[in-house]
Amino acid sequence: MGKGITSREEDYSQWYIDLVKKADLAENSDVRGCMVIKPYGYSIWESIQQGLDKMFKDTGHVNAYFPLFIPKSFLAKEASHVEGFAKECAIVTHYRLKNAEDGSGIIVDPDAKLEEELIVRPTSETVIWNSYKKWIQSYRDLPLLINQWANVVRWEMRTRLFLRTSEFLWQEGHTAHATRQEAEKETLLILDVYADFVENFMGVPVVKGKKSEGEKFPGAVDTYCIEALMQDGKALQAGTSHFLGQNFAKAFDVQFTGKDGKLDYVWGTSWGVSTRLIGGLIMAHSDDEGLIIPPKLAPIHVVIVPIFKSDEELERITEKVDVISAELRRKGYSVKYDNRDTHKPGFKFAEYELKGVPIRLAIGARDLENGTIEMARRDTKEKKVVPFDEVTALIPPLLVEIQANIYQKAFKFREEKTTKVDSYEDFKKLLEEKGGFFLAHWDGTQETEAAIKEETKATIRCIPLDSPEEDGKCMYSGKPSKRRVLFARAY
RNA sequence: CGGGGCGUGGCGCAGUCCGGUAGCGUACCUGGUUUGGGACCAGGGGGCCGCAGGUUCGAAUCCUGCCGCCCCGACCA
Repeated sequence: MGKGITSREEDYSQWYIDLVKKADLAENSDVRGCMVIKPYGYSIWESIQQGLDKMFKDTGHVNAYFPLFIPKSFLAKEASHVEGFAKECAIVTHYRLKNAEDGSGIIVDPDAKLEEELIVRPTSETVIWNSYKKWIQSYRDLPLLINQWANVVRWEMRTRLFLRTSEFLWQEGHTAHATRQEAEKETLLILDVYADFVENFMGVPVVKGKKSEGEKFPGAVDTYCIEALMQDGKALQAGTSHFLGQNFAKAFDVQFTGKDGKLDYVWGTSWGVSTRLIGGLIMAHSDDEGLIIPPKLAPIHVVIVPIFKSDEELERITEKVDVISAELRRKGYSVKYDNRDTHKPGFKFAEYELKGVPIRLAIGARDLENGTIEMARRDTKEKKVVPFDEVTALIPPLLVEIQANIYQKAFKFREEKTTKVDSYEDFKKLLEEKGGFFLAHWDGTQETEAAIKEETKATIRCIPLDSPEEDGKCMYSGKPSKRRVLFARAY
């Protein structure tokens, strides 16, 4: 086990916190509920942004930016929406500070009260639809396919680094369409983009599905999601895509004239993923030695550690290393040469394992003599000595293999942890003993869903899109059911 | 917001019951020896003990109030 890292077996959530802090991804800020994302962690977020941003652009979306502040009246326009967020909003009430008369410090100037309070956005549907009203007159203005990268604030009672913080970073897409079909298609298109990204970049397999009435986004007609399974058997919602129907168009009076000259409300979607993905990435792959980051998101692909006894030896090693790092960089890989003489090689090995660098090369005097270099992969811990001249050719396919292996491992784990159950007794028993995903029949009522949640803490993660029609009986009520839904305890 | 725990050099902790002016590990700095899986030796710097009152000759320690953090629950991406 890594030094100072709690093992997963001993305490999974402490293990997670240890990794985030020790691998230098993030730390708790002195600002309650907020985190500082450190350079190494932010670099992962930048890779996520780059990957997703390209996919959004490739599917016709463009980026824009809307205000952080939302007038209270905007939020109030869509009833279920306000209700959904009311309990966790930060509110700006004043716009000026002043020195206290008694010299006790700086106070809020009571004379500088805002006429209308501003809400720090918990999400931007309302400000954005307020703009869309001005932008949309005709079917020719549609569709409107806009995304924004932003921060949002939800006043959380209990926070966990990356998984739940009061302020977090995300992207939120907001689109407007002329027809219901088109908006529904967009909702599912984005769901596919998310699933593609999470599986192929993050190496985390997901279940695509639809949320139950009880779990959907306030203000949406339908909420779709991708659900991932963490190593402790709990589910993590990794992304959501909402079909908003005409709810926001009606709330903000966004109408357009169709080809037929008739006036109609616009159809909308919204969708988002957040820095929470980083939490999922950690919990899906990493081990007791530290992070395991898939190559496609790794801030550093290859780290090179020289093993030397003298300056002269280091110079000879550096000369050789410069050749391969230049070549790897030319091919587009991120390479770090750690030639510090203040730490021993063993220390560096442990450090880069902790940080999840996919490939480590080590080269010393022995290798110089033999024309070799040691190549180690983080995911399997496998080490082998290879000819120096071949190493740059070996790395690209190895990175591909590591990416694939990480996914395969997570996929296999999910398969093993996905259980079909037909009785409530089995469900409760296996939920405790085994954890993971459960496919079970449900009568479709909110009452049953709530009762199961109350009794077991497990929720319906989604109604999987690919689940086949199958006659069965609800495991709780015994009423007829047409298909199985996905249950799990969740983050 | 309810229940529990904790605030002491950067980090992790001991000392608090039983008051006497702060210690350990680690990290840090300097010098030397080391370097193929988290080096060693020697020397050195750093803390008004969460904050504010009170008791006392004297408070990290006792009393009162406040603040913050962590864990468990309810709510949530």
